[in-house]
Amino acid sequence: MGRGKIVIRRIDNSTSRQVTFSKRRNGLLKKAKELAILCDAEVGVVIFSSTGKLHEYSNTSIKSVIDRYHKAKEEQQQLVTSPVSEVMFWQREAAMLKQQLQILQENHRQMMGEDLSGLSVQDLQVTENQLEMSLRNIRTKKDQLLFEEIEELKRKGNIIHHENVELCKKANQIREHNTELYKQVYGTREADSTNRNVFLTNALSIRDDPHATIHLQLSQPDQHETTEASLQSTNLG
Amino acid sequence: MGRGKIVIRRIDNSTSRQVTFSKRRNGLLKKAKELAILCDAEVGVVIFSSTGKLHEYSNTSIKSVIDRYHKAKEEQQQLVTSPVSEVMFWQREAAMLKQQLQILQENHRQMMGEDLSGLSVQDLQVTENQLEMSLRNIRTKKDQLLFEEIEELKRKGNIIHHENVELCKKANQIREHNTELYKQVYGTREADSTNRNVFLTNALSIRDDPHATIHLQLSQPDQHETTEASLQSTNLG
DNA sequence: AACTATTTATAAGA
DNA sequence: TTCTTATAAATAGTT
Repeated sequence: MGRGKIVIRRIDNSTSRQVTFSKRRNGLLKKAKELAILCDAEVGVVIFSSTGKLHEYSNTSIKSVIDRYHKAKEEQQQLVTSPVSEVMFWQREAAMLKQQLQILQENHRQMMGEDLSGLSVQDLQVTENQLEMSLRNIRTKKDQLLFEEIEELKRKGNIIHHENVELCKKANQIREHNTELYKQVYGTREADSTNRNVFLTNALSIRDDPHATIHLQLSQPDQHETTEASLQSTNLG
Repeated sequence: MGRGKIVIRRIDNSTSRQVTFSKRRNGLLKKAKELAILCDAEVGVVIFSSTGKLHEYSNTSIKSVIDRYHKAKEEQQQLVTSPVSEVMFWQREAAMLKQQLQILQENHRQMMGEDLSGLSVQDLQVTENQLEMSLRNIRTKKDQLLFEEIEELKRKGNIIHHENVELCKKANQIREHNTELYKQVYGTREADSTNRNVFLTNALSIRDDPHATIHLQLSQPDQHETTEASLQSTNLG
């Protein structure tokens, strides 16, 4: 795969050997990655260049690969029992958890609508029913949360409104008091003065309902577009 | 580098995943060999297939590579991290897996519409969208399966129909032949006999289309009853 | 580091 | 699994 065919033999020229090493090392690591992803495998690659430099790749970790390697080798060599050491216990624990994880991951993928191959119509129906129930639960919960938010806002609004009413009363009392003081100081002869403070003449008031016009519409009826249209009525003739 | 371009993503179909694994594993090991020879490097490759089977390559030996790897790593970091005993390793491994499992279980419960406490409206919306997409996928797949079943039945039906037509022709030929024989034996004087075998007088026939009246309705439009009615329009006043 | 003519790997199909 | 073949990808030699 190049300008010319080569034989697989040590490259004598040091420079081209290093260049080729760099290119092919990248190629090898890329291939290793792809294999791990495509085929869901655990892969570890360790390379020491001729100059002694270390290069490595693993989709998990080299340590994990090495440990698993040793374990696999042990099993290959001796099927004989070892006493139940603490190591064994944790190994089993990890193996069990890994298995649970895989099952759950598979289930999760199917719930997400991926990897549906190998499922029967009945399986699919079960999953579909689960998803529909989940959707109903989700929507109910969402509506409930929104409703609670609204209730909270209404409550806060009422408190503020009440506070405003109280403030308004107090302010009016002060205004009336001021009017009394004003009269005591100036009498009634300047009652039509344009210079008078508006707060002394205009009683404060607030709207009776601060949010009477707020309307909310929740849970818009969505269209639930599905594949219902397809295959609606299939004539076998 | 094949009949078509592919994206590097886990292959869902188990069979093709295994086939691809086999091919690409061979490719990777070949490349590793070539790199080692061409560039005078020490290479080790360890692969665990998704079924847990071990595959390995090294131009020296995996043990040598691992030893050299450990040595190089020690040099890289002079025992900075903890002296990981084997027990510790598996404890950590188990803890990590347990954590992953919990996260996935939590996610799964939420996907199933359980344990929705602690989720914001936005979280719920995201989950709702995921579920809707999953439902579409599921329904599409189901319809596809049903459609395939129908196609299969139609094909079988056509074959049987065709066989019937052929049988009918043969039977009629035999009937005509028998009529001839009958004439030769009895002449035409008993042509109106009520005793004659019906098979000699009535030609066999079959309906032209054996299943013209079969109709199927797939993917019933469901109601998607939710809580849409509730909270439809909430007046805060 | 790019380029590109070739070789090689491999996806899809039997 | 193995074979075939069209096509994608890697890379040897060159600039």
